[in-house]
Amino acid sequence: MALRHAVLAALLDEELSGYQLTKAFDLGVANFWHAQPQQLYAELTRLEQDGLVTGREVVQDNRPNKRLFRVTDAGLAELEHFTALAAKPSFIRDDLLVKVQAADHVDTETLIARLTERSAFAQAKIDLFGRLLHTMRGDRTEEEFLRHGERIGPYLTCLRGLAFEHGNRDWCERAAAVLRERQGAHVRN
Amino acid sequence: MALRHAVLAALLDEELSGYQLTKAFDLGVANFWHAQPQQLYAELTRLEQDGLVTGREVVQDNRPNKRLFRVTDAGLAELEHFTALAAKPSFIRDDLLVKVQAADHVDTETLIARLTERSAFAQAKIDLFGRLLHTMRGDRTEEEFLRHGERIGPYLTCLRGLAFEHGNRDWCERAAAVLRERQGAHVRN
DNA sequence: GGGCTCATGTAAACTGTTACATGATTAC
DNA sequence: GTAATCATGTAACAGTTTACATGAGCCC
Repeated sequence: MALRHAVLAALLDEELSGYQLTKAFDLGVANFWHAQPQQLYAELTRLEQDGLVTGREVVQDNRPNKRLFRVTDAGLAELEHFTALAAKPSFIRDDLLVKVQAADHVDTETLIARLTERSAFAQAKIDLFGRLLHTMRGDRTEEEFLRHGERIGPYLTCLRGLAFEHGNRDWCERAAAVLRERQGAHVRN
Repeated sequence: MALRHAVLAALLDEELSGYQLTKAFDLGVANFWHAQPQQLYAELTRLEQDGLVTGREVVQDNRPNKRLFRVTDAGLAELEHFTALAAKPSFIRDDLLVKVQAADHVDTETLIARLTERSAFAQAKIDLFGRLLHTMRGDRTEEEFLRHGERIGPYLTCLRGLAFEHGNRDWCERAAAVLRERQGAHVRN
């Protein structure tokens, strides 16, 4: 049931609408959890029923009205309780790894194409996370910000996301290089 | 539907029983996919019905009989087809990141405890993956093995697993150190 | 005798994804 | 006018986890 806690954690800093949440949990942006819009709208409804968040209607001209949600004291207590539980170990579950596991049994060109795509995607996220981190720390150095900044949670999770995408990119490049070299060697034989 | 392809990829190297597969897909060992035993037994049944694997009964003394499965030509074709599809981007979905996102709103001691646990878990996997890699390459160097080894898929995925756990450990240590220092600074004020 | 490993499953509950639906405004 | 963005949902389906069930042999 971490989705509900992820939503609570996302609402700690600011009031957000369901729609704004979907942006934060989007694949392209998410640095600590990913979820579909439909999950988020449903979860917000449940969270409000359970009294862990409260919503208030904001009437807008030119745009549809929206409901902004914030975490209640009960919600904060729930998060505190969740944090005390042992975290489940996380694991990689990745299409691309399945494909690479089958290397030597599937077409090498195709595999290299997949690795190249992923590498580019990872690079895009590296750039994005770099910008995000810069925005959060402003003109302070990272050390300085982490020592004295008032809100470091999102910064720390973003650092993890950055390292993860670095790992992705470097591994994709390495694997593609290995496959290319073997292919070359084979052709020359 | 990557689970079925993960199972096919796992069966490429050797005939395995459902039980042996559950060991390979176990959290403690898995380096390219994770799944519950119940998923694997169900998937094997479906794969056999679809003709992508074949099972043969092995009668054992002292132990219950088992069924060993291997990939058919149709299964190999299915894997080839799967590899040609664009891989879905993978994302982190991790309890611990949710907890860290909420840092500054939840108890720091508790959070440090979670980070320390995860770090130890990651270290255990680092050790395990190191041993696994050594077993696969034998007395060859990594470069040598990746250039000329006959089966490099599992080696490459294991390298990814290793890098992932390195990332986990280093980040946990970093985050815990940051939180400890801030806590110290706060206490001294 | 109690707990662990081998070996395989069924069933229910929960979580996540995909498709469909609506409707106004803004940018090209 | 066509597509994108804002804004929120329902419903069906697919995938994952947890609980329950069975039974023999092995080790202490």
